Amino acid sequence: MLQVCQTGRMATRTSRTQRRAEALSRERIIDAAVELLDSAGDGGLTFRALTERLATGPGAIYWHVANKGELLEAATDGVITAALAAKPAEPADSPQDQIRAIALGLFDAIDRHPWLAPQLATQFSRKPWGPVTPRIFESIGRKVRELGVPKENWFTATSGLVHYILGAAGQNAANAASVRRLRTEAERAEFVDAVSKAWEELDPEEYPFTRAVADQAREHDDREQFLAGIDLVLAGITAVQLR
Amino acid sequence: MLQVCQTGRMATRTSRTQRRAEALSRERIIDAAVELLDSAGDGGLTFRALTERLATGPGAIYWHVANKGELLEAATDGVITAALAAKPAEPADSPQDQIRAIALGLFDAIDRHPWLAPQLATQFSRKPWGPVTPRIFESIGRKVRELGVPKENWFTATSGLVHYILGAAGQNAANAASVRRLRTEAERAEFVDAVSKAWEELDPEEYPFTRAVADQAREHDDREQFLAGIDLVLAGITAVQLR
DNA sequence: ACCTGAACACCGTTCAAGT
DNA sequence: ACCTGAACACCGTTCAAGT
Repeated sequence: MLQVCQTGRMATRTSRTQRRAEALSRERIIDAAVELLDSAGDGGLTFRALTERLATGPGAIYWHVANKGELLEAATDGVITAALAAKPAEPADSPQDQIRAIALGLFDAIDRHPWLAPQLATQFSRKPWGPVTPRIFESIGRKVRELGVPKENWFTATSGLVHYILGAAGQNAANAASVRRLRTEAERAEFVDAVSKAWEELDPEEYPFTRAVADQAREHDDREQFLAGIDLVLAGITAVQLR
Repeated sequence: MLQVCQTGRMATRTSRTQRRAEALSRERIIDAAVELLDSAGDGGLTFRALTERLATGPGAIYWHVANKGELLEAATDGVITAALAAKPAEPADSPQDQIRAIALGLFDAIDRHPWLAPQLATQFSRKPWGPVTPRIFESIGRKVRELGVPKENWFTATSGLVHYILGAAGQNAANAASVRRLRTEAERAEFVDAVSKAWEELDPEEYPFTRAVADQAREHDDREQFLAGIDLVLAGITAVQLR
């Protein structure tokens, strides 16, 4: 904690006046916010921590950014935009494969930035007119159109995919990130078992299904499982189309 | 704001000592928390507001509840449990219809308590070993089993449904709740158009698909659209099964 | 135009003290 | 065992003042 703050301060302090005249900008602030969120988690983004890292006062930040909500929004938007801009594997791929590629890109982004999961949920439900929702919707929707889905099903098919992707990526990736953070092999194995163990210890009368499925939850590979879900929704889109 | 606090205080103040000796309990605290969240939104749950409404000090609350996180968890769990306990329409219904009924129950719960949406996302991604995740998973999973899905697909099928339900319900219901809160017919119509209008005003070069779909987003009925998505995932489950 | 930093109102949580 | 309420550390935000 202390270490992080000190390094940040030293890194931006080398020469005082000159470097700062051009240093502080909306972009620099957003970058620092993302770094803070990545290293210290959801509660790590603080105006105190931000001012320390950028070697300014809160007033300076408020000159470039309206408030904390806008900052969080901009951080989310930046990371998602970068994730969506990553090149698709092959332009000649089938639309299905391109959808899988976009989905995996979002999966990995949430994996690297676990704070994205609740943030995306908030923005999707509270601010669908913000920049993030249309960006994701558009990139998936284009591929849905290429799939040959009839126009009246575009909206349903696209939001089905988007909801699944964000929901599943959020759940799986946050788990994976927690696992990765653990040091020893033993710690890691312990955590991987934790969820399915907790599920196996549920009341057999109340939770027969969840218990029966607990071993599947343990053995599955996160990415593989995620893609299986994508294929499920894709199959549904095709099936509904044929009716 | 002032109004809310004062009413709350007066309501719990009628007779002072006697009523309180048995009044304060974990359950009463959780109920008060839900009321606060419902009436004042996500930021409305405060230990200050809670103490005022319950006519106690913060220490008394901390005797029954570990911290704010636990309180939020308990509030979420209570509301979700109630939503899942609602009777299914007809026991003779097909598994598909029963899944639709459960899904609509969750949809309506999120509709009545919009703060559930980000809260569920957080609990699904951060605390899948908590009580809420297995509860939802179990009730959907049982019906998936009744659908005749082979065991190796149980996990994929169930999490596909659950992710879609929570994602779509969160988005649609929060919007609907905002709409309902508006007073005049004009205000309401304005809000309903707001999202699709914002989407129609997007850059035609960057957002051709989203723009093309904006009118569908405006005209759709929320519940109908939600059920169409459920059917999409159900169709996928059936289709994958047949392969 | 851009930045400083003290100050404000408010938050979750603790804890010695009471009953 | 259960409750009180003052106190603590910390938060987002403002604003008069500087350059």
